[in-house]
Parts: sequence; C-alpha cells; structure tokens
Amino acid sequence: MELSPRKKKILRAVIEDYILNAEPVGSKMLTERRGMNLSPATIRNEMSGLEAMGYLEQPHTSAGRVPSPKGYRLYVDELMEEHRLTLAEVRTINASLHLRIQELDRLVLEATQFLSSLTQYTAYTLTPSTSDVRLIRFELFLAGADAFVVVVVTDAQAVKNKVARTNPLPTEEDLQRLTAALNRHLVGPLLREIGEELLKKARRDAGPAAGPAGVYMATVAEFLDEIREALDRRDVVLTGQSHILGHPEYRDILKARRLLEYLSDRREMTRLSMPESSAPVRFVIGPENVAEQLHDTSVVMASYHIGENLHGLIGVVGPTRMDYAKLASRMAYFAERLGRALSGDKDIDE
Amino acid sequence: MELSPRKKKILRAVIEDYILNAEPVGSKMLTERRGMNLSPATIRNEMSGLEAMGYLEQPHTSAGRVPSPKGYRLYVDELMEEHRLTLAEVRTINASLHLRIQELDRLVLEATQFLSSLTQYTAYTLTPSTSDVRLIRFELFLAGADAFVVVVVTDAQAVKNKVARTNPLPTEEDLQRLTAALNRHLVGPLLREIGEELLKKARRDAGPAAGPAGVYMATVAEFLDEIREALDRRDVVLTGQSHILGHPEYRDILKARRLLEYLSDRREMTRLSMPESSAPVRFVIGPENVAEQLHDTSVVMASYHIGENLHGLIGVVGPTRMDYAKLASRMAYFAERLGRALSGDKDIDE
DNA sequence: CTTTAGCACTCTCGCACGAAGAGTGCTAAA
DNA sequence: TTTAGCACTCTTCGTGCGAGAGTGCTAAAG
Repeated sequence: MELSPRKKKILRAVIEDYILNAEPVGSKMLTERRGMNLSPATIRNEMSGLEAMGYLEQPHTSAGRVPSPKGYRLYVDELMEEHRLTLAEVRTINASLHLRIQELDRLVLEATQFLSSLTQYTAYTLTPSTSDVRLIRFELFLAGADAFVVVVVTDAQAVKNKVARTNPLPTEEDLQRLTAALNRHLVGPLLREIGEELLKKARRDAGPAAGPAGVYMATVAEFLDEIREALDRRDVVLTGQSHILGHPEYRDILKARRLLEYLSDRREMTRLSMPESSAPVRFVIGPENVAEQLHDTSVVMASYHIGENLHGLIGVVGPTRMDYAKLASRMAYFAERLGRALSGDKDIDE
Repeated sequence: MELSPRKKKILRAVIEDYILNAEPVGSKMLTERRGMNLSPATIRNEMSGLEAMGYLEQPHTSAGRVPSPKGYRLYVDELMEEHRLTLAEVRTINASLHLRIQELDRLVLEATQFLSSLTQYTAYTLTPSTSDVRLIRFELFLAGADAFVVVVVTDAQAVKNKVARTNPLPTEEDLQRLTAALNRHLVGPLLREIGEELLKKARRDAGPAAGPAGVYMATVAEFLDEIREALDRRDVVLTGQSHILGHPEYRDILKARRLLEYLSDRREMTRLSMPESSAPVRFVIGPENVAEQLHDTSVVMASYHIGENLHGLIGVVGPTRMDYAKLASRMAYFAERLGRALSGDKDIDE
C-alpha cells in the first residue's frame, strides 16, 4: 500500500524534527515549527494512520510520535533530499586529505579522525583486503654488522620489508645472487600461489647463496608468510568514540559502554561491514543490523576505491536518529576523495 | 609531622576499602570488614586527625571519609604493598607479547589492547622518539613501469621506504649510481645533520644519475624530510576507552565525555607524559596532573626500553581511586617485557 | 592519658504525592 | 474532509518526609 503524498510529507517532517531535537514530536509542533497548513487534529489523524502502518511509534500513550526503523528506511530510500555540501566543507575535506602523508596507515588514521570530527559521529575505517596481490620486485641487502634486509614490492606498489638476522650472515654477493633468483622465480605469480614448489625452484637456482641448509631462503619464505597474513588482514581503525556520549539516547551509561565495547572488537567490526554493495552509500538502520548490540544503532557506510581492485570502507555509527540526509552526501564525497588520495592521485583539489 | 603507625594503618585501610568499593568509608566499616581491634569511636578520632592533616576528605558532614590526593600520594609512596603477579598473569602477559609480529606498529597496538584488558583501565602507549638516528644504508631500485623505490635503513635497524614517481623515470643504472653516491655521503652523520651541503655533495658525486635538474636527488631529499618528521613524531595509541564508563565516578556522562575527548587528543597525550623519570613506575594522582581535565583522574605510567637509547611509555588512566598496588607490579612487569619484545629479543618466555 | 559507650545531630537517598504540561483520541460541527 | 473542543492519559518535576549511615562530643571506664 502506497502512502499518500500528504502522509509522506508528514512522515518526513516528523523524522526531520526528531533527528534535530531527539524528542517525540507531536501534532502541534508540526503545525508550528514546520509550515503545515493543516490543523493539529488532521495531523493527528494522519499520524495515527502512519503509526498503524508501522512507520511511527509511540513511546507511551500521551507522548508524541517517534520514527520507527521502518520509517527511517522509507526516509532514506525515498523521502530525504541529500544535503548539499557547503563550499567550506568541500574545502576542508580536500584539505584534510591533502597532507602529503607517505605512510598509508597514518593517512587512514587521520582520515578517520577527520571523518569523525566532520560528522560528529563515531567513525571507522576498514582497510581493503589485498589478497590478490603479485610481487613485482625483490631486493635484499646487508644493513649493519649483524643483519640483512629483505624488501619486496607488490603490484599495488606497496613496499614491505623485514630485518633478518641469521647465523651466519650472508655476504653482499650471496644476497645479490639470491635477489636475482627470487626475482626470476617469484615475480609473476600471485603471492597466494607461491608455495613449496616455487620456493624450492628458487632455492635451487640460488645455489649456495640460499645459505647453509637454505637459511637465507627460509627467512625469505617466512617473510612471505608474514606478508600474506598482513595483506589478508583488514585493519579496523576506530575514532571519535567520545561522540557517542554526546547523544541523548546514550544517557544510559551501560548502553554506551556496551556499544563501545562492541565497536572495539575488531572481528565484529569486520563482520559488521560484510554485505558489500555497489551503492555509493549504505544505510543500516537499527534492527537491520545483524548484531544484536546494534539494534538501536545505525551505521552509514561508503566504499572507497584504490586503483581498480581494492576497496575499503568508511563508516559512521550513531543512534538510529542520525542525520541521514546530511551524512549521505558527506560520506559519498569523502569516500570518493579518500580513494583518490590513497590511489596516490596528486590532483586532489580542484 | 610524621604519622603514627596506627594512623598509617587506618589510612591504608580506608584507602584500600575505598579503592574496592568506591564508597565513603565510615568508622564502623573499618572495625567490621578490616580486622581493626579498636572501637569505632577511636577510629573516628584518628580519622578526624587524618582529615585535619589533609589525608582524608569528607564529601559532606555525615558521610564516611574518602582519601584525598595527598592521601593517595602517601599510599603509593609508603603504605602500599605491591600485589604479586599470579603465575597465570605472568603467563598471559608473556603469551600476549610472544606473537611473532613483524610490524612494530601492530605489536604496540596489540600490546596496548592487552594492557587495557589486563588492568581493566583505559591504556595508552607513547612510542619512543628516535630523532638521534643515523642512516646506515640506502638502496634504490625500479619497481614496475612507472615508479622507483627508495629504501633506507637506520642504525636502529628500522627500514623506511618511499615509492617515487618522476618524469622521466631513472634507469636501473642511474639508480645504482645514485645509491652508491648516497651511501658514500649520507651514511655516517646524524640524520638531523644532513642538510643542503651534504645533499649537494652527494648530488655532484652522482653526476647525471641525480636526474635532469637533480629530480631523483630531490625526491630522495624530500623523503629524508618525511623520515625525519616521522621519527620525531611520537605516536600515541589509545585503547580500552570503554573501561572509563565502568567506574562509578564517571556516571556523569559529561565528565566521561570530556575525559575521552581529552585523551583522544594526541598532542595532549604527548604532553601528559612529559616529565620522564627513572622510576620504574610513575603515579600521577588527580590534581598533580598539569592538565585541568585530569584533575580527578590518575595516570600510572611505566617506561619501556628498546635497546640502549630508545624509551617509550605505557600508561593507564582511571579515576583517582585506582588500584595502585595492583597496577604497580603489573605495569612494571609488562613494560619490561614489552621492551624486550620490541628489542627483538627472542627468548621472551622463561 | 587513652579508649570506649552513648547520644544528639546532620546530611543524603529514596519514595510517595500532587500539580503542571504535553499530547492523544473521540465527537460533533463546519 | 477538516477542524474545534474536551476529557483523558501519561510523564516530569518539585516537595516533603522518613530511614539510614556516620559524625562529633561528652562522660565514664580502663
């Protein structure tokens, strides 16, 4: 059953008022604060209809109405008009990402912090999973009197390194030979496909440069395992936890605490963002969340893309009464910009 | 004026009871719960003496007594007996640090998380400042069709890298020559001392391998700046914020929020830990904190040492009513172990 | 001189009560 | 179909009061 245009208008007004004031909204408020040309009585009728259909709820008999999750869902799907970003916002977003930050981790951290302060909600980032990676270059060399360094570069142009200490230490010459052998055999296939066989081949090729009993080579193999693990892992960065306490729905400490605890569980956060989708911005409203701890919490997420294949996720978490209209546009824009920044795109401001 | 042994005993009992129960402790409680062989009246006399001397406070006329910051100070300095760690605790601490984690950042993060769950307080880590570093090795090589990689190793055997894109791209031969020149001129002096002059020398030495108008060399110089900045910066990792909400003194949301906000300010956190000291564990109690936001919060810190020169800091934050006796031993032990783990010491369990 | 028992006093906390206020649903009129 | 009026419901907030806990003081006991 489709809602009448008037019902929609009223629903929207209720939701937007509630988002703003966090208090049940009554019929009188609507006629006064929002320019409704109807009497309170009419509004009451419509509202009770909306309640019967499940879009509104009443905390108790003689209070105003509050949007239900179903109401919010309709709102984000059909009713809301996305807030345009102000020029100032566009500028600060761009500026925040403009830092010539080399380290990826740090850029992600700062971006997440910025997102939180921009939206005034708790924000998080889920880094891309990069398991389909290929290695494009090995380089091994001595460093100091007791160690050598293994460096590999991936096709996404991430550089990984390890400081290794073996006994005995390889000579510079050993390392040159080993480097050559590694580049011959392990460059090309997916990292995931580098197994016993390829390693054996490389080792044989390197000959004595693989070290006594192959120790040097073994160190490299170990390193590859570590890289694999590190790349598989999707890091979660969470910031702005204090914003949670700013919302009246978390006046109850216990509730706030439970939420914070949930959010700081990395595994849960990864799961939270599972159902990837192609929509630029995704809303998960209250009980739509799989996790019970989030049943009166909403999550707004947007994907960012690094290059062709990698995609990560940014999100903000807050009470179901979130400013969806404002978030939609800001998250979309921010995600897009973050992706560019992480892709190493120099021309980030325009 | 020195306190009588009996006063000390009473003060200690009051503090320990208050730490446990978070409620003003009265004379009766003491005779009952703690085995005091004195009547409540006597205790009352002593307590009013302790109050006059500033070791105890009364929230209001007819409530029990609460330790004052001065009382806590005496407690940590003289009165408390450090809790011994249980064998189980020793084991879990060692196990938590035993992970063969390559990346330093990640080990620090996980250690901080662990510290928080061990102590049930909000925990943080301040990484060492490493500004007195020397470079011991440069290595430059091509990576892919459009980029080259600059790798440097510091004398603390940290490896830093940068992916650089220049137009035109250097040849492998250029890079070899440039690498050699860099190793000749920039290895040896403190990173901090590498300025215009040395760079110019290296550039001249590299000749055409420094790139047209010295672009390749300029990229390296830029990279060195970045490294300098990264090494100067002391990272702050904060975890377990939800624990703050577990203490009754933060039933007031606004207070909790302000504290959380303060703690998430990296600059403040760095400042917080400024007055380094040689004591294994340091207590900063309530108003002893410079920052006003922490005036009813205590901080317990311990330094960890990586190798000879680097020292970082771990800390926990909570209400002034913290379990100092328990923390003292745990923090000391944990810091010592963390230092070892970060120094790359393999034999971490014994 | 120190310790203890007794007692009056003070202050907080929790609870019940009632008035005020906001909002509703229903009915009847426009 | 819309609106005005009205009785009703439910929360919120302020007030007052009793219970409970703890104190300080005084005077007696050790």
